[in-house]
Amino acid sequence: MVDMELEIRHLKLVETIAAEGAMTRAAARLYMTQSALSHQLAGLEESIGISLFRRVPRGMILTPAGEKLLACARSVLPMVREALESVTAAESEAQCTLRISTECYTCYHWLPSRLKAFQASFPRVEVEIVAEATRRPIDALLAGELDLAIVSDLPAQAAITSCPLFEDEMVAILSPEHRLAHRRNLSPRDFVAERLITYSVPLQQLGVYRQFLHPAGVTPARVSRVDLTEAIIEMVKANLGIAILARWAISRHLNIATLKALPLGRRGFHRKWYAITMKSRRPSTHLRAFVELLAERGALV
DNA sequence: GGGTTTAAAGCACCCCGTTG
DNA sequence: CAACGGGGTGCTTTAAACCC
Repeated sequence: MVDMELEIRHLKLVETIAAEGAMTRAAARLYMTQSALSHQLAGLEESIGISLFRRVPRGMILTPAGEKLLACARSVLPMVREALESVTAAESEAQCTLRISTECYTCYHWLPSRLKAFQASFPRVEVEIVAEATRRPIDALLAGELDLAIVSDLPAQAAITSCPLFEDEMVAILSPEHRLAHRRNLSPRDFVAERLITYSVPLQQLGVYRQFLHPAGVTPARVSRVDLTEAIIEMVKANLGIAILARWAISRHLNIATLKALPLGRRGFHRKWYAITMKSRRPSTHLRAFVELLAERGALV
């Protein structure tokens, strides 16, 4: 080590050791081994001929010279970060789009409020809701058309990572006039003679069918397919059949006089939602922040 | 056992002369 | 001129020693 100049990493090193008060913790924060950090510090101290920390039994204490360098680090490092940001901002502008999609249209009822909270922290990130990918979000994700898919059944795919978000409950909704309206809950058998009003996807794609009706050997007598949640609700109100929707999706329609919601089975039918991202692509900070935001909101009512 | 330093060894990189 | 390889350098890690 012939000559050494003061480098940015040295400022970071001083800042981190001072903040942590010990080498080991500082090294962990800087993603290096303690020994390597010790070498760096020793090298710096040796090259300038001044010790920056006093080694004491329980850690590291700044010397007056160290204090001066720390003050310098605190004024320089923010500028360095800012400089780096200003350079990379334009470059990453294109990648500052978050493309997301979900499994069903009704999700878009609660998504906007989450988006609003997200935009408060990341005003420059453009969030694009890829409506075309609804109903096939995983395929779209795999095809690189999405950054994030929000789904309620976990696909067995090696190329993706999932993060559990929250749970919701699927309930049967029916007209108060319906012959089953007085029940506390509905069992799969109750659907044998019924008309099920659902979105226009094959039954096999419906989690409720796969996990609730089908295991009991039940297929509804008739199935009507309607794509608009509002239309489904209107049909139910007119007592044309039973629909199964998320409780949160219909909560604002729940007026005892026009609509009843019954749990499926004794314990109700609960779905887990997951945020799915590609394993191969390192998630950006805003993508991670968005997933965390979704997860921390907890169960939807 | 918590912490740091010291010693030894591996690894990546660069320089530079040689070779075809 | 490009490819190859030896030598040197600096950084990191592991392991052991050391201190309280």
